[in-house]
Amino acid sequence: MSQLESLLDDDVLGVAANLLGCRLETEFDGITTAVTITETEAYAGPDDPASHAYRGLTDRNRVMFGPAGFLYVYRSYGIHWCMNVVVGEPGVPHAVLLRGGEPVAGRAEIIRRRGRDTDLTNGPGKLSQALAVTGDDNGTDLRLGPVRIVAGPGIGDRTVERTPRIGISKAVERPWRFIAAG
DNA sequence: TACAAGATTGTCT
DNA sequence: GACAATCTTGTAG
Repeated sequence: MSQLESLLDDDVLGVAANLLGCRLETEFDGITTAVTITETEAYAGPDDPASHAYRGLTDRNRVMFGPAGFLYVYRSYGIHWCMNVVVGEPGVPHAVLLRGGEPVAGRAEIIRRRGRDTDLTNGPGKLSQALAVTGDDNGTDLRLGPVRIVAGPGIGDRTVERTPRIGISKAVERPWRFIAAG
């Protein structure tokens, strides 16, 4: 089993916690950018009214119904792109939303893409823009790239906080948001 | 066929 | 702190 498959071999809440501290990297036009994941949210498909997959399969969320280890990208408010890691067996549309990270490679390129040098990757839409991820990358195999997730370097001694989820209107009471403190 | 709502962000006051 | 930008889905007629 690969490193990534080991990380994904858990329930959706466990995977959301496992992904903290992992390296998320993209390579486009020979330029590599990468962040350490520090913030995730779990979405449990059919059991979760806040999930896009709650009402069943559509053209948009098709990837979530596939096998784990693929990238699900969706458009938010018609403007931004948000990245999810597909979790669970084929037909079980669980996913982990990647909300934030810390730049660890290609910082200059990230600043160029974002057009600013503050608040680079502290939100799902910002994270996608910083790594140049768009709907074209929907369905990417995260083991092969150009969007990849690899284990480590981890979050060191930082503690993991669980808080209610943000920016949604349903099932907001579920503490399924995971943050590496600091 | 039409319309309201949404897992957001940037800008202006 | 409030609001605009912009598009896909779901639901109603």
